[in-house]
Amino acid sequence: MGAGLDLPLDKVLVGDCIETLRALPPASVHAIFADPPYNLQLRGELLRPNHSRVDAVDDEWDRFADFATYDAFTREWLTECRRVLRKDGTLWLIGSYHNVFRLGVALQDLGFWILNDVIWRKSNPMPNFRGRRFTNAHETLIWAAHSQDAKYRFNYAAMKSLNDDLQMRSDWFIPLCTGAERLRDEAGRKLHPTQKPEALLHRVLLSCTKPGDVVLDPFLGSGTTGAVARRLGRRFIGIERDPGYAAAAERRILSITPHDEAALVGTPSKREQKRIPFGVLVERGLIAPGDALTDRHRRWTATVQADASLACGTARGSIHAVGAAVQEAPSCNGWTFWHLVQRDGSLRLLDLFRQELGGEG
Amino acid sequence: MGAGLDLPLDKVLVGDCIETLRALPPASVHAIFADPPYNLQLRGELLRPNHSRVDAVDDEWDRFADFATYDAFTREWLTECRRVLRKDGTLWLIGSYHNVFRLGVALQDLGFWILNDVIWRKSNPMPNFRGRRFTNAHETLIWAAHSQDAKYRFNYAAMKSLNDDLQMRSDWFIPLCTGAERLRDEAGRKLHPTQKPEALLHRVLLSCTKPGDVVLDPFLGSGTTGAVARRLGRRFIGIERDPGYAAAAERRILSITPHDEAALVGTPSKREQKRIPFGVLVERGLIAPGDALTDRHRRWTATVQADASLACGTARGSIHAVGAAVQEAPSCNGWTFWHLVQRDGSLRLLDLFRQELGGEG
DNA sequence: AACGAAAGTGAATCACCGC
DNA sequence: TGCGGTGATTCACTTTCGT
Repeated sequence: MGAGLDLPLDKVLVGDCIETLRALPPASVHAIFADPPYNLQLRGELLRPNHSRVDAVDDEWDRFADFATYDAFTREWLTECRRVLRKDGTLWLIGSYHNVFRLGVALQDLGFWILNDVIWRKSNPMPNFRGRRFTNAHETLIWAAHSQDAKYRFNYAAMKSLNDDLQMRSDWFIPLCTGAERLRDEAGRKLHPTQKPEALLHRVLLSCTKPGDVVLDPFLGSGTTGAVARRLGRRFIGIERDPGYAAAAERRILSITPHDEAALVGTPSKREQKRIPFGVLVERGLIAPGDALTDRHRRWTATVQADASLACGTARGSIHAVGAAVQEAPSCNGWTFWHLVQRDGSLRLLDLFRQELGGEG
Repeated sequence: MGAGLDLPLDKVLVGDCIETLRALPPASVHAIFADPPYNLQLRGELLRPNHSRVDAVDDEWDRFADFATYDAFTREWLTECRRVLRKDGTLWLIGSYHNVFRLGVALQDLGFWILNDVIWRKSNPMPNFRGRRFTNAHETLIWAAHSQDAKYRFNYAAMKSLNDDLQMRSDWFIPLCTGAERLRDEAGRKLHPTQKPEALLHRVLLSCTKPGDVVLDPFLGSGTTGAVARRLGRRFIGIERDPGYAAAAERRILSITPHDEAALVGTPSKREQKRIPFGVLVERGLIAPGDALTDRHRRWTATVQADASLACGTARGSIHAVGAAVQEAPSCNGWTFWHLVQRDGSLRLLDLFRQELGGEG
């Protein structure tokens, strides 16, 4: 589909997040990253859904009003995010213990399906000065799909590759945004109080989008999401209420040089690779009818037929079906089970023949 | 005050958690640790790559009709906990992304004051077998005071001493409960599906109680809370609905020999060794996608991808895998094989970048 | 007895395409 | 839409088995 025809791509939209979201077309973005305000002191700016002002009576009522107002605000912008998100898209939230529980419940109540919570472990957190609590050394991200049965993209191989060929875990160790990466004004003061590190967004966007996808950030702030999206060859839409932040973010993002396209290909997952039927190996003569296949331990031997089926004892069928039959297993990946017995008696995994052909395009 | 005069101390009370809590006097316990059902909402069975079945938590006690039912249950037992908790006491909850957001919101709505969320990082979590999500490698604890202005106990010095004289952080690295610590029946099957490690409770109880304090666990299960409380010289009250679990927990707790009061030494939790994946260098910008790597003799050149994999001819994979492939060697240490080709054409060994980052550990 | 290989296991919301 | 076939997918640690 012609995603993006009506979308204000690669721009920072200055305005109220909910109103601006309402102007975007439905099911139009592949991923959303949201770092909403969580300082409940901002409640003065928040209104009830009916736009009445919150009127504090006593402590008990005040506390309830605070959370209720925050919850109403959260559900309003999350509802719009869900409308704008494609059915196969995913959404990320980040928060601390002050607000992240409210965010998670709102997500679940609105029909999002949580896929993971992810812990950003800070290598250099601020110490606890008064010694009255544990050092608050992490923030929590929530990753969610549009709904329970929605398909979604998870670049498993890319994440595994980022982590030295081990599955990426749900706890990420990443430093705070400091030093040259931190935006500052002329006086050297930090421009934005909660600028997120680019390394965090690098991992987020690499995990769930592909080049060309559209990434939305409804609370753009200093623009980290846009900067990393641009560097990784993704399109973005940023929404920011504060004109000063919006201008700084736009300057920052435009100064980014995207990576070479060739460097963005990364590790294709096996699911995405072109499917090569076993028959092609026989047609091309890499495997000949009559050749013997065996498993790693040479426990079973099968003979290749001219139609690329296998024969092993009385079992007949595909490399997968016969592999499953001899092992008495419910299923089997024949590609990684069977080996060709070569002329010199050594074994070569079928999957290696397939990889050779895959290189042809 | 004469805490404990009316309390059923150092016993396991068999019964419904809410009813049993209602029979306890108000403001009578110093700390509560609660490990409620997680409401996992599992569908169908999950097979490992070797076709064996994952032994999931599908017990009746973990099934709820919907979130509203779970929320109502949660608020009911938390309300009783708050009544039973002393004004200067604190409460710990543990959960996963399935339920922990509901727990946190219930806490806040009932007037508890969250002090920290704490991440239990598992050293040996179960992998994600289908490659569809991040490895779920942690659980979340919430630590809360009775109310916003309540005094509470935090044994700052003890926690600091447990952590090599650095402030204890909010992320804890502790192994699963396995091996000899795991309770088993005669057939060798685990007695309880979710037995928590004693190291976790050791840290929890040491952080917020003193010897002689009363610790309550409304979902005692296998009895870890009672066992650690007894070993640390704390009194306890356990509530457990299942008579089988309750009996096993009581046996377990009675078999514990309390520590000498003098010998309340630190947790022997294994220290985490530093392991820096190559991907971290890419995320942090020390190596950029598109950069060229070469070996010492400049025989082979590879290009870095955004996911930190290498591309060299048709070979793709980790720095180790591609290093091995080009040399046609069975293995290769990519850190000491590949060099970055720097702007001026000179080479810099990857391992030197890693050593720079290593200091952060 | 010692050593190495193989099997077992842990709170899990764990495919997808084509007909 | 439902069904069937293809084929993708695991880390750290403990225990047991075999030589």
